[in-house]
Amino acid sequence: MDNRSGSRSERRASMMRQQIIQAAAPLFAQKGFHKTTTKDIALAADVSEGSLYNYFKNKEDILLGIIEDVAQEEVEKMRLVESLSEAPSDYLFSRFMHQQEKVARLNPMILAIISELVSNPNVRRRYKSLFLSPIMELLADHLQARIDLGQIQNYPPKYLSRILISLTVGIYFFQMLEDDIVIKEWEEFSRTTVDVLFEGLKAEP
Amino acid sequence: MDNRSGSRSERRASMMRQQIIQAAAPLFAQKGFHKTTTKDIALAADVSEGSLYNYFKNKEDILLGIIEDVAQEEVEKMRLVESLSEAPSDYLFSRFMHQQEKVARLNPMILAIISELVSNPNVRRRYKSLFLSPIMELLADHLQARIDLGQIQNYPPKYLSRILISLTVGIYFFQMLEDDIVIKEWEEFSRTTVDVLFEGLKAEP
Amino acid sequence: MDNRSGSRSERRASMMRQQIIQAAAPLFAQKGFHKTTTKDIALAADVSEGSLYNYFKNKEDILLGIIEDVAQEEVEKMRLVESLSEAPSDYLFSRFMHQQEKVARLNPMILAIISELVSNPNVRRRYKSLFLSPIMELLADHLQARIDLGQIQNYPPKYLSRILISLTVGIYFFQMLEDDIVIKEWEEFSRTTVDVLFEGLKAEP
Amino acid sequence: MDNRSGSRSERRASMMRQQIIQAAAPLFAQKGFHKTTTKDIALAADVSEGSLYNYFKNKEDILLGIIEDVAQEEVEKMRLVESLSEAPSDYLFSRFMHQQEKVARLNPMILAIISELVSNPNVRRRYKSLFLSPIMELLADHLQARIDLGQIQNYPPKYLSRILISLTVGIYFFQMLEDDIVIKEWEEFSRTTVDVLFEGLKAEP
DNA sequence: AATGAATGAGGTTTCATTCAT
DNA sequence: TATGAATGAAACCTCATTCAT
Repeated sequence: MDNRSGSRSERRASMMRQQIIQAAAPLFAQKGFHKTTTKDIALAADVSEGSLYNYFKNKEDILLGIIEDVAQEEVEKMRLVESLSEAPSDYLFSRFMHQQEKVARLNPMILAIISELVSNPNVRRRYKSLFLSPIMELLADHLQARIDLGQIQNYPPKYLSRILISLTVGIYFFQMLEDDIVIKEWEEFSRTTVDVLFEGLKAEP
Repeated sequence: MDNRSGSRSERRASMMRQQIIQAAAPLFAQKGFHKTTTKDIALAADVSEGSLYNYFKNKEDILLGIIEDVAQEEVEKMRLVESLSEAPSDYLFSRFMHQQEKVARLNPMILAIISELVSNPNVRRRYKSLFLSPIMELLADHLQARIDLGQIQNYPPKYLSRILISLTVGIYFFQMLEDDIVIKEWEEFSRTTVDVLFEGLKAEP
Repeated sequence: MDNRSGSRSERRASMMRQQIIQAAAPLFAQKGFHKTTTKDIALAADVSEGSLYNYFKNKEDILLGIIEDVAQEEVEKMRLVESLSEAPSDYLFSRFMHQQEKVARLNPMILAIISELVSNPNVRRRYKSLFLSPIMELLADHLQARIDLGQIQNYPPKYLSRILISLTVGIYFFQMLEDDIVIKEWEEFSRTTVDVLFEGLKAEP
Repeated sequence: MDNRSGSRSERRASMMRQQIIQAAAPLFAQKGFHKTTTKDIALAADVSEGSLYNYFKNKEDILLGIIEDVAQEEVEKMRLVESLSEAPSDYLFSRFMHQQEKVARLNPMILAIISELVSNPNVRRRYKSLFLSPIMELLADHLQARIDLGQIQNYPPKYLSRILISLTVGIYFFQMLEDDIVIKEWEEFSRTTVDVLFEGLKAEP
């Protein structure tokens, strides 16, 4: 991960891990974890199949490595969004939505991870601890701050954050299914979502 | 599917398909499609491995068969919810949420399907045409009716239905991850979600 | 085989055997014995797979049945050729060649049989006793008669018959390989063969 | 094939292919292609079943590899026979016959190939292009030379070569059928064949 | 006598992982 | 440390044959 610290050999090893991860991620994203062979990965990473096992315990371990990477990256991005803390809340939600849409579009790896969550407890554990929990915590903190500022109503942040994550997962879901509405009419869909979130569905009296 | 019509042998065949599907579904749900072997399925269905292939073209075809079944079942349930058309809208959304939660709890098969969506175009096609599209259509029709009655605001139903589906997928997602909040505090989470949907997040002026 | 004798049920059985054989032969000819499934045969014969086993011990037995049939038929034809015993010898050889070419063209079953000879001793035995030996005997007798008449030279008929059979097998061989020369220039090829047989290759002094 | 050139690993790979081919050929020859299992081959070649697939795409590819090998070998031998170009023609035909008889006796693989020709177009193509066509070309060239020298009559070589090939195929055929005459009285049979070829059957006037 | 569903042995092939070089 | 050939377990699937109806 961090390839600036440690001895030279440690740095080298870290770079190799990166090289493998960078090669494996798009493969997993395209073909799924199970349909990607170690040979595919070795070829794409330009190393031998045997070498994979010098840097990762096994194929699953590569996926876990990817999760770590993606998690770090995404949590970082989330932190940046959060830093816009003076902006009005609706602008912020809009930012959040667009951020997630971009992720779904550019980082299909996340889908491959989600797809493995179902049947793989290790992946589940790792995903929760490195990815979901940190992000939900950031979200909840942020929402609490907004509540404290009186910008949004006083709902328990732990529920609100889960609602937001659900909307995010929904974006991934529709992207994966190549849903024309969510993809081609993204701007309107996104705006509607933010509006509903802020104004509610209830008809004005 | 329909095992009351057709000749005796057709009925028998239909029952065998059911028997196999009933056996395969929980396996796929627990272990995922790829980690479930045809041997597992045959054992669970109490037939020989060879017999599987008298009723299904191949392993994937069993999954497609399951999708058909689950889809029919769920679309049916959705129709029932919809029939409560005189109830106030918020009650209805509440019903919808609870319905979905029950599904997520009792029908983990859906997750296994979703997990295969990522890497399997056939599954994707079948899921969209038999499951997602019909349900979204029902939802959209229903929402339009509510809009016409002046019960909810005039947002495009095609976007609203996708927001609701996202919330549903979110439920599956958190169920799968064994998220303590969504599972153990389901009542409160559900109520909050419906409230947010109806009233919006925006602080009262 | 003989469906005019025996009790009614025996006649029926004999007809069923014929029906199956008639259906199986072209399949074996096209796809080969191993790539033809009993299901294929049952379908083509318009009987159930199970019924095949009421008339034949197993799949191999169907092939053996076909051999019997084809053998009978071909030996019969050979007898007819032989009956033209007053004709000049070269005309007769020409007839023989054309007869064999027609067989090769219309009865590709023989190739399927030959192809199984290699690996199947039962087929080999049956083919020899019902097909090859009778035909070689007829040939040899005939050749002996010609020799006695002073029409052809006094070579041992047992060798001559084998030379003729070799030429026949060659025809099958080139037909199977879709050899343009033997197929499209059949007339010339055939004439040349007969000429060589009669006149010899040796340059005139 | 050529295991003296290329890098060390290429040489190694080439030797392994040879090892597998050497093991598979007699099996195919004895039991036929279809009744020989990959397990049989692996056992005989003293490698694991999996390893077969490091050197051959699939089982058929092993057969194709064998064809290549046998073809090369036989074409080479044919070239040697041809080089005896000063010998009298009848001696040469005699050599040709004996050469083919030896092949039939020692290289039963050819029969297994022929047996697959019937039902397998790939085998057919490969056999024609690598085996039959080159040999027939050599034969035809040689015969033309003899004609030019005035040693044999002026028949079209393309027909003569096919007659000779037919006689060859006949030898394989009778060897396979364990024909007592051709096998035990080979010398006489062979001499008779050459005599008939040269002198013709026609009774001297 | 006819059926065709059920069987299960066995076939080919794939692939994650190991290990000698 | 890097390699990639070798492995072998195990997966999916086919199909000749049987047998209850």
